[in-house]
Amino acid sequence: MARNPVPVEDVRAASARAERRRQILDAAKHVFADAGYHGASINAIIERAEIARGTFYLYFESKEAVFGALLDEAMTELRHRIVRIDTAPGARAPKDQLHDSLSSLLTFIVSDRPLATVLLSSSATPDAEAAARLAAFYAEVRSVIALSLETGVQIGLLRPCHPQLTAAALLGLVRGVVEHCVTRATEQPIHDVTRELIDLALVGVLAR
Amino acid sequence: MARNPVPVEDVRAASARAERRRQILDAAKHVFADAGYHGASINAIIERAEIARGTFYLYFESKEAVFGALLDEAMTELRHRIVRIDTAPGARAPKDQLHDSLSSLLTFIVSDRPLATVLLSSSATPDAEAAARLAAFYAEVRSVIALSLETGVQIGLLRPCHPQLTAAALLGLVRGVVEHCVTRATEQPIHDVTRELIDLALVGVLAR
Amino acid sequence: MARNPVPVEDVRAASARAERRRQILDAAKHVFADAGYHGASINAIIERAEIARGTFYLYFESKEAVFGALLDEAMTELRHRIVRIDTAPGARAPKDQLHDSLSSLLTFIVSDRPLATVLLSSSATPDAEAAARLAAFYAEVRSVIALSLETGVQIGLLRPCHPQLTAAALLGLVRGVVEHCVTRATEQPIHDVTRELIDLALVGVLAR
Amino acid sequence: MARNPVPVEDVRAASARAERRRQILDAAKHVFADAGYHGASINAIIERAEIARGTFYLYFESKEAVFGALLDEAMTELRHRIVRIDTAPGARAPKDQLHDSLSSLLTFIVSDRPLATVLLSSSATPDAEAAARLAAFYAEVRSVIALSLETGVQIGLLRPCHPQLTAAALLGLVRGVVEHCVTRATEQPIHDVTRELIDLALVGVLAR
DNA sequence: GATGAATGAGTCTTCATTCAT
DNA sequence: AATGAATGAAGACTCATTCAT
Repeated sequence: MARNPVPVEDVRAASARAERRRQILDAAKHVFADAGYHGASINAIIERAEIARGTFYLYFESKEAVFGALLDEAMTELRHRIVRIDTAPGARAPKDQLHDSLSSLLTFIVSDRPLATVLLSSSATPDAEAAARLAAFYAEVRSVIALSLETGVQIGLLRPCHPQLTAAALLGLVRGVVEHCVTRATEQPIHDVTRELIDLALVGVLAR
Repeated sequence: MARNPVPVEDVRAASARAERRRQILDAAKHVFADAGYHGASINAIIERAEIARGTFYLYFESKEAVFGALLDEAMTELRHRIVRIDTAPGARAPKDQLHDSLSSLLTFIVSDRPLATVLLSSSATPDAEAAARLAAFYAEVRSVIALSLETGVQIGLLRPCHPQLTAAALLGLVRGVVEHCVTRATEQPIHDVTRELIDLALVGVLAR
Repeated sequence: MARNPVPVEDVRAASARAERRRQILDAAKHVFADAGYHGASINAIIERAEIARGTFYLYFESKEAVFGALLDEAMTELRHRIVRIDTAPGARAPKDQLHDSLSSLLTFIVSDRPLATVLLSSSATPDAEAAARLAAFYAEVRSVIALSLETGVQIGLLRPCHPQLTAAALLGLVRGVVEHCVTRATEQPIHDVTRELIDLALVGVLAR
Repeated sequence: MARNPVPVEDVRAASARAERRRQILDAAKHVFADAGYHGASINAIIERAEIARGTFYLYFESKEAVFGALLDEAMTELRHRIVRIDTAPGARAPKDQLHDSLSSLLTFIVSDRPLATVLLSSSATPDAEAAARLAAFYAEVRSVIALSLETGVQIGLLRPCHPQLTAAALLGLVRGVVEHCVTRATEQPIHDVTRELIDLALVGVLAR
C-alpha cells in the first residue's frame, strides 16, 4: 500500500476549516434573512457565529463575499433540482417528471426558511455583484421555463402562449407558493402543495 | 353667514405644504427604487427633491416615515383598483370584470416603474413597521383573492382548490408578470398581457 | 452707493467656515507632527480640534486630504519666499539677496515647529499622492537651486561644480539647519543662523 | 582537558538561529523601505521572509523590535566608518583622511538602498523608542562633527564657526547627497561624489 | 522550534437626525 | 418655514499579537 499522500493532520485541518466556514455561512444566512443585506451587520454575524471580528475576515473577504457565497451555494443546490423534462417516447409522463423535480426543489427550499427568505427578498439591491448574480440566476430559471414551454407547444402538449411572459408568471407563481409555505406555520405536505401548484399551472382554476 | 373658518391664506399654505410633501415623496420613491431602503440616503432624497436637510424633517419624521407614507399611498391606489367580482345574475361576465380590474391595476403599477420596484423588492426588511405594513397589504390582497376563489368554487364557476395556497400562487403570478413588464424595455400592450395572465390563471398552459 | 452684492451673513458664514477649516488644519498639523502621517488618527485630530467626528468630514474628504491641504498650504508659503537671485548689473549684491530670501524662509519655517516637523519627516510614504506632491516640491526646489548654480558658474561668480549634486547637498544643508533650529530649545537669532549658513555654503569651513 | 562547554550542535543551532534572524531582518528592511514604519505590516515581512507568523515573534518581540534591531545594526556599521581625523604632525593630510572615511561611509550606505531609505525617512516617528535611538545616533554623529570642527578651528585649519550649527548643516549636507545618490538611477562613482561633497564643505561654491 | 488560526482593539468613514439661525 | 452646520453612533475592515497544536 502506498503512503497516504495527504497527511492526516491536513485532512483534519481542512475539514476544521470547512466547518468554521459553514458555521459562519449559517450565521450569515440567518442574519441576512432577518435583516436583509444592508441591514445585516458583520457584528450580528460574528455574534451569531460566536467568533471574533477578525476570524470572519479569515474566511470571507467581505460582507458581500459571504452573501455571494451563500447565493452561489443555494443556486448550485437549486440547479441540481431543476431537471429538463424528458419528452422522448418511452419517458415517464411529463407531469410526473415535473412533479418530482418541483417537489424536490420545494422540499429543499422550504426546509431552509432563512435561505428562502434571502432568496425571495434579495432583489433588494445587495450592492452590485451579488444582486446581479441573483438576477442572473432568476433569468436563467426563466429561460429554462421558457424553453420548456416552447418545446411543449411544439409537440402539441401545451397550448400556444407567449413564452417569456408565461415563464415570468410561472416563476412568480412558484415564488408565491414558496413564500406561502415559508410564512405559514402550519405546513401542508410538500407533495400536496406541489400537486396543487402543478394543477394550477397546467389547467388553471376554471371548472370544466 | 358665518366667517369662513378657514382663511384663504391657510388654504394656499396647506396646498403649498402638500406640494412640498409630494415633491419629497416623489424624490424618495425614485431613490428607494434605485438603491433599496437601506441603500437610500436622506442625502440622495433631499438632493433629488432640491430641499435643505432640515426641511425634510419638517415633512417627515424619519426615513422610515417617508417609506411608510410611500407604501400607504401606493396601497390606497391599489386598493381602489381591486374590485370584487360581481357574480349576481345580471352582471357582466366574470372574466370581463376580472380583465378590467386587473388591466387597470397593471396599467397603474407598470406605468410607475419606480413604485413597482419599491413594491416588488421591499420585502427586504425596511425596518420593522414598514415591512409589516407591506406584508399586511399583501396578506389583505391574498385574502381578497382567496375569498373570491371560494365564492367561485361555491357557485361552480371554479374547480375546487386550496384557497389560501392558490391565492398565494396567483399573487405571485401577478408579481411575476409585473416584474416582467417593468424589467423588459420592450413593452407589450397591457391588455394583451392581462389577457395572457388571465388565461394562464383560468385554464393553465395545457392544451385541451 | 450700490447695494453690497454679497450679503453680510454670507460673508460671516464664509469666514466662519474658513475659521473652522483652519482650526482643523492646525489640529491636524500638530497631530501629524507628533505621530507622522500613518500614526496620526482622525480621533486624535478631532479631539485636538474639539469637533465631532462627522464635522471633520464636512471639511475634508479624508485623512489624506487634510495632509495634502497642509502640504499645499506650506508649499505655497515657501514658494513665495524662494526668490530668484537678480544678477543684473544694477541689482543688490547677490549675497544680500540670498540672505534676505533665506532669512525670510527660515523665519517662516522655524516659527512653525509642527509644520517644520511635518515637512522634514514626511518623506515617510504618506500614502501615494501626498508623498509624491512633497517629493515634487523638493525636486522643484532642487531644480531652482541647480539653475541658480549654473547661472552663477556662467557669470563667473561661482566655481564650476556638478549642479544636481550640489543642489541636493545644499537643500540637505538647509534642512539640516532647519532641523537644528527646530530641535534646539535655545534659538539663535535667525539672521545669525542665515549668515552662518550662507557663509558655509559660499566659502566652506576651511581657513584661508 | 575539559569537555568543550559549547557542544557542536549548539553552535550549529546558534548559527541557524542567526541565519533565520538575518533572513527576517533583511525582509523587514525591504518592507520598511517600501512602506515606512507604520505602513509596513508583519504580514508583508513574514511573506518576504517566507516564515510563519508565529516564527517572527520567536525572533523579535514586536514590530518595533525589528525596526530597532535594524537601526542598531546600521548604526554599528556606520560607527565603524566614522573615523576621527588624526591631526598629529606625521599623519596624512586631513583632507585625505576625511575623503577615505567619508568615501567608505557613502559606499556602504549607497550600496544598501533599502537601508538608506529607512535611515533617511525614519524620523517619521516609528513609535517612541526607535525614533529616539535614531535621533540619538544622529546627535552622536553631529557631536563628532562638532568636536572635529572645534579641533580644526583650534589648530587654525578651519575658520571660526558655530560648531553645533555647522555640524547640523554638514550632516544635512551628507544626507542630501546620500538621498541624491539613492534616488538617481544613474550613479556617479562614489569617489567623485565624495570629492565634490568635501570640496563643497571645505571651500563652498564661491569662485576665488 | 515552527506553525497559522484566532483574537479584538483600533482605523477610517458614513449617515440619520438635531437645532441654532 | 427653511436652512445646513454639527453631531456621534454605528458600520466595514485591518493588523499586531497570542497560543494551542
